[in-house]
Amino acid sequence: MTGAAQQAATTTTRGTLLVVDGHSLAFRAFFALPAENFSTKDGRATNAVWGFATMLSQVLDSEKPDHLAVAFDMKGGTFRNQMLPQYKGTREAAPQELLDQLPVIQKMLADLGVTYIEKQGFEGDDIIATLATMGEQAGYDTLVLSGDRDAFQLITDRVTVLYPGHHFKDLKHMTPQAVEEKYHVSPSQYPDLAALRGETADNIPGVPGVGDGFAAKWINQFGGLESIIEHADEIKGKKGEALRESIDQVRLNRKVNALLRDVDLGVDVDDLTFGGAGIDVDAIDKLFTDLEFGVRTKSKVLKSFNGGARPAASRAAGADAAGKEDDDRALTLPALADDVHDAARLAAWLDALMPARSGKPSADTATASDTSADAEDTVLADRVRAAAVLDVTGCAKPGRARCDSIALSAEGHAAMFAVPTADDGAEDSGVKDNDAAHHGLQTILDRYAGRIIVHGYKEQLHMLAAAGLTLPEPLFDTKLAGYLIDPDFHAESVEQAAEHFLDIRQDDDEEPSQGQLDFDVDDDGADAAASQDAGKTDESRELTQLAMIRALADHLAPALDGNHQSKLLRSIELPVSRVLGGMERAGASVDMMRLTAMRDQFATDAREAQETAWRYAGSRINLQSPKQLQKVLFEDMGLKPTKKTKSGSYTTNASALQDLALRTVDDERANGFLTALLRHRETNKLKQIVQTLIDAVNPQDGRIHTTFEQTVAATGRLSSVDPNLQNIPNRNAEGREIRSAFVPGDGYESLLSCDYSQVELRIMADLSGDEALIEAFRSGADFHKYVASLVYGVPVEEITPDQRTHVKAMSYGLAYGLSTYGLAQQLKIRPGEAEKLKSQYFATFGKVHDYLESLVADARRDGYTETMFGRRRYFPGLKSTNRNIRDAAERGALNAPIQGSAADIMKIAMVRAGDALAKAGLASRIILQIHDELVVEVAHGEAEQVTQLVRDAMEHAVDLAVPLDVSTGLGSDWQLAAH
DNA sequence: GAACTTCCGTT
DNA sequence: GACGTACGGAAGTTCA
Repeated sequence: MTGAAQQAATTTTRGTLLVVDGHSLAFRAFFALPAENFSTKDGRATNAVWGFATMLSQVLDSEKPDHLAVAFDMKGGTFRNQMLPQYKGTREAAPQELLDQLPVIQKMLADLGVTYIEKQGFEGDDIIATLATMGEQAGYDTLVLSGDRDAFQLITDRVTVLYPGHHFKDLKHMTPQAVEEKYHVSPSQYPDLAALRGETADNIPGVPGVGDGFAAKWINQFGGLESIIEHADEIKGKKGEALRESIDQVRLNRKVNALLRDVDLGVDVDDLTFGGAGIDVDAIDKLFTDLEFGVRTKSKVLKSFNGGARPAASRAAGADAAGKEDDDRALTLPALADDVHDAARLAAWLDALMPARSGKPSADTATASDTSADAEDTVLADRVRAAAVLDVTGCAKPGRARCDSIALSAEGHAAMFAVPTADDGAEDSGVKDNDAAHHGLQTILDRYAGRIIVHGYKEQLHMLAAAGLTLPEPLFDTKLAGYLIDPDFHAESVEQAAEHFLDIRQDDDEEPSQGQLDFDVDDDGADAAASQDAGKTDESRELTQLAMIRALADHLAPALDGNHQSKLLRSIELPVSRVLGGMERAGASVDMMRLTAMRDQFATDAREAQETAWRYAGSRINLQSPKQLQKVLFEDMGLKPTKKTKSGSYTTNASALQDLALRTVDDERANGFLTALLRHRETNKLKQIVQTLIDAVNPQDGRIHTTFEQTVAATGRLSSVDPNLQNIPNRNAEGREIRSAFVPGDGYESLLSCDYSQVELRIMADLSGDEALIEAFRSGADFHKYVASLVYGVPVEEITPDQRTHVKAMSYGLAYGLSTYGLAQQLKIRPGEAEKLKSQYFATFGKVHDYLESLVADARRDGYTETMFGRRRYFPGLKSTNRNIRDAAERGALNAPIQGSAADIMKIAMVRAGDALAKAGLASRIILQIHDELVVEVAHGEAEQVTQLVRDAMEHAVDLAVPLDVSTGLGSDWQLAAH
């Protein structure tokens, strides 16, 4: 939540000015961080400096100001002390340890190119007030970072105070509304309120017994401090008496807390830039080294202060077309109708709002079967506008799904009802009513499916299924659509999606999910505003949810149309959601006995390896602690200056350990330790994998129900979580054994595994149009041997195993942007040889080379890559001046369209296979997808037919210049089904 | 306790 | 000076 963004909506601005109360921040840092943990070896405390730097970094990151100034108090009194001798008595008593750090903070700011200001005779607060006033007048949105509430008097529509809460992180954006809400007075009246109440932090007494509440009441009653004093006699009771006795004090308070706004600072707001070229990197380097700050601190701080270069986030690509004013509209909540709490009325209600369309009657369950693709392409936005929003709440976890409530909105009206907790026991008295309601709801879902918008079809499907309902394919899914528009953005909630795509933000107080209410650290007591969220009803939350989905749909549908991605949504993503839902609900059956036996075996192996390692090491170190390993290996054993490193320390990863082992063949102890360590790593990992599987088994049905994430992988692939069933070991025999625990469940006889051979290479052959590569695939020969014979110019029969391996690695490396260095490393050959292999390869397949280059070139031109089916991925990194970032982006741009096209094809195949199995009335079902492999649980007697259908579905998912080759295997467990 | 790091499993 | 994509997840360590 950036206050800047909030304000940018209404008025034009010259930018954002951040004014920081230096003392306030330093104080906070000092007292928040224990000095013991933050001091140099020679005993200087650095906690305030460190905290100041990181806290300010955080604010820069979240608020992204483009101008910055820090104000400090100066030693020696101000006019305030003369008026009020005890003024800020508590602050003057700042510990020396903190005072010593202030000059260091100032030096740091100077090195970071930040203007800091202090002026004899004035407080930081006056400087801040002056700067804020100047900023506002110069047309800046101004943010004041201060823990001093006196700053609240500065707040206007264009001046926001960032006020730290309990944790510094949750800064409150104090706007006029926020002040009003919390104190019930306007910002300009706040000093009156503070004068009455006093300020214990500053050692300023107020009217005894009077807090914010009474102060506000009086101010609102009489208009302001002066008229309160005028009418002091009218105030009855103890408080009135106290007031009358404190009038002098209060007057004085008011004089003292008024901030000066016209101090002559001798600066121009426009000059208050920071960071960038103004950073003296060497000086910072020196300073941070002296303070013994880590590299992480340094890079974080430098990055934040480097500001400026912030790529305008790849906001919805269709935004240009949509027009800006549309984006900043406020959320309009639908009105909740309260007389549609049964299915019949709901049907009538919907019918009134959304009359059945002429021409196309109810049978409009429009899915992929809609062949008028082009027509649909341009028209989706219109259809979305006329559709209803459905939102089901509950739990969507497959295997544990639950349905709590169902809400619908259409044409600005909403209806919502709670689903009675399903008595999963047998019958009960209400069955008949439930049946009727159930039937009515299903009828509505069936009838309106093609005109319904949801956020997360698959999740909605699971929840409705728990209530015995089936949701046919909806018209639109804002979660999937958002993913297609910006696949690199991960929204975890509708709120986040709305914030990202629409610049719509809910009230600041209603932070999405994170239930933690943040209480301010007010010295003086309880405020009434504590239970804001508690007051929110489920209904109002749900109305907001519906409105956000509505707004998202209205924004995303035209954006998809504009990108020509509507078909991708309607004929790939939405249908595959349904298939995935089925897979998740089905789950994978496992042999528990087998799993536990394996777990125990791996545990024994790991323990043995651990004992051995401990014996060699001479101490019982934690073998899973990289830190302890580093110590043992590189210090105690004094051995081996390891070559690999990442972020400072020496790596202890497997390949490094293997290297070390090779180089220590003469050193019995080191070698023995390394070997045992590697063995422990291996077996312990396997144990852990098996244990995770055991823990994931649903006791209800003895099956593992993973969740396939459809909107996570930026390339278009699926991912699998909770547990991840896409990374079950397969590379070596020992690990692969785990697959034998995946078995057909009751009523099924075998597992079928079907996988695409070299899909990515085939896609490259098709997209590049390289005749040689196309021919290699069409020939049907051993592909890698064939290619090797072309590359090396020798007959196929003379190709050595080494040659085949090398060419194979080269082929696969292509799509990853593999460097010759990497290739050499992988094949353990000299870089020169790798270089030669690469040039020979490209000489043989020239068009492949051209194609790969064109991918990057196009991405650089367009800003994004596209798969065969129009799935996009944006690569802002291609324009980075940072080599590493740019190189990584180039590899991504190379890989994304290829990996993504493969993902598209597999998704199409899954829909085809799922439909084919259903259409044939078979009980067999797809249960897993591992990127290029499908696992099918085959029912009795269906093996042959299922194999046929799935193979066909996969082979003919798309028509390429080369055949799609699918290999299949059948077996009584997953391992045996491998081929 | 959250957030980050390191390591490692898959395609 | 780094050097193959895309992920999920466990365990240790550090932060606040």
